[in-house]
Amino acid sequence: MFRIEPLSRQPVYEQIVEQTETLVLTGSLKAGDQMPSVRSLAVTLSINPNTIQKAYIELDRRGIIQAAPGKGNFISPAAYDLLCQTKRSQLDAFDTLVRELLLAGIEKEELCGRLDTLAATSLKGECDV
Amino acid sequence: MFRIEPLSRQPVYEQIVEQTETLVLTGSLKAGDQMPSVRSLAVTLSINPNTIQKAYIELDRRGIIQAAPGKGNFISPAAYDLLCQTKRSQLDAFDTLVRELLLAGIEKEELCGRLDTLAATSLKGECDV
Amino acid sequence: MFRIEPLSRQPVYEQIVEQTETLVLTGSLKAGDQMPSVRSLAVTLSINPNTIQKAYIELDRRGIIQAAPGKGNFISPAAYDLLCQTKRSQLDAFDTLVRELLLAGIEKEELCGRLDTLAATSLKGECDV
Amino acid sequence: MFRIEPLSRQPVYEQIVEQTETLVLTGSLKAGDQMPSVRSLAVTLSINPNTIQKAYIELDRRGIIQAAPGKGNFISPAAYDLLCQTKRSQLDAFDTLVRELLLAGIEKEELCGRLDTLAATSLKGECDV
DNA sequence: GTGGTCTAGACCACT
DNA sequence: GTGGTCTAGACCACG
Repeated sequence: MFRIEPLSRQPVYEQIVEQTETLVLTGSLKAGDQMPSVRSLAVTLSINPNTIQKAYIELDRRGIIQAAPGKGNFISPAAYDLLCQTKRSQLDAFDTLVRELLLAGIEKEELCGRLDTLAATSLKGECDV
Repeated sequence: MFRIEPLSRQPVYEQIVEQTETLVLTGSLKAGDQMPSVRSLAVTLSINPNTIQKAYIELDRRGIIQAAPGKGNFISPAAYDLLCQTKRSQLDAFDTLVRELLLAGIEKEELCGRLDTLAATSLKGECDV
Repeated sequence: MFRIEPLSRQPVYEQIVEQTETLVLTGSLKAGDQMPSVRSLAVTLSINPNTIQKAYIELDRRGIIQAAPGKGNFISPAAYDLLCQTKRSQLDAFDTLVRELLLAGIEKEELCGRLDTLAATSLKGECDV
Repeated sequence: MFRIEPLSRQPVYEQIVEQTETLVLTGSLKAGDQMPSVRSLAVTLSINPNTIQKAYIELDRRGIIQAAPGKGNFISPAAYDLLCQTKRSQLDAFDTLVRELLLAGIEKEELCGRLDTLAATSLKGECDV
């Protein structure tokens, strides 16, 4: 379910947060789904429970999951919509990145080409429906 | 010349490095130009000289500037080309970002539109040549 | 009769205790009234019977209800008076809250206004008597 | 500066958060002021540094302080305004509490009286100016 | 067994 | 010396 790289510069707890968000965006995790318990996930990933806990607290803070003490952590009903909104605000990041790439002499056409490829790949499943 | 945010999460020395690189890419700094001295820049920005020094060392390590002991630090002849190559490796970041945005339900068309706008804006000067 | 939010930070059994007390204060539950049986309430609210039991034990401890083994749980004769006394001790909470609100720049007049409105609303039924 | 009660039901880190906010509201801490370092405060209060850290993270999340790694934690420029806004949303809590107190038979007049007293006390300094 | 909190002690990047 | 992160292990309230 998760793939952690302990040696990465990115904190482990952040990796868990991001991957959880991606799982929600891809539909692998849906509203109401129960997350693995803090302890079980700690064992599975060979990570300290506190690190998992920190990731879950952050996810809760963002409204992605809801903690029910004594029961577990569950994907929030609004999780998917929240992420869509949040990601929308990342269009700024897109602009900044593109501007830099263009300044570095990368052709607009190349970026468009990549965009087409990615769109085709990402939406394959969606189109079949 | 530089705009430093001391409270930012990004280390001050990294801000200097990045902004210098951007200045090179935009053409504000050209091969042979002299960088401000460590001490003068430290005074100007109200920053510890060690921090400036660390930034210059990093820029030197990357081949963006060259230190001429006793004279100063100068933009390397190959600076612009080096940066173009480096930025090329950021195409991975572009792919990742685009993939996330598409997952978040943002239309391919919108991204293409933005790309066009940015390209038109960024290349205005270039077209005159 | 009860509205339980399982995902709330407040323990379920505490929610039952508080809502029972409120029902007594509003007059919905009067001395001698029989409470729902542990098992029936557990089914109705889709909650573990142990949780209901814990709530009833707490209510009994506070003197709000009295258990009649084999018969059921009944609102104690002194329930209403007890609650009035208890709530009196919440005047401290009132003081603390008001102090904070004033510090936050909220006008005394606004608080007085709200107080008047609430008094008018809450006591409507009482005046008819 | 802080008064911690380790045996309280309220987590230690929350006590620190709340007391910091109060200090901002009362004007004891102003924008730009430096908070005690994580370690020094830990020693002063005989508390584990991680607990202080957790409190500071929460304060940072709320926008009350800003962390500058390697430098310290500083009161955010917007801290005071943020708290005023936040506290404003606590008017709901005021309404709820007052409603309960009225239900418990406490006279409106008594609450008004207390309100007057508190207002006189809190604003003493302000009036002198 | 679950999450929430705390302690003790460690390493790292940064100033 | 500062904050940021992580580990190891403990206790509590809750269901």
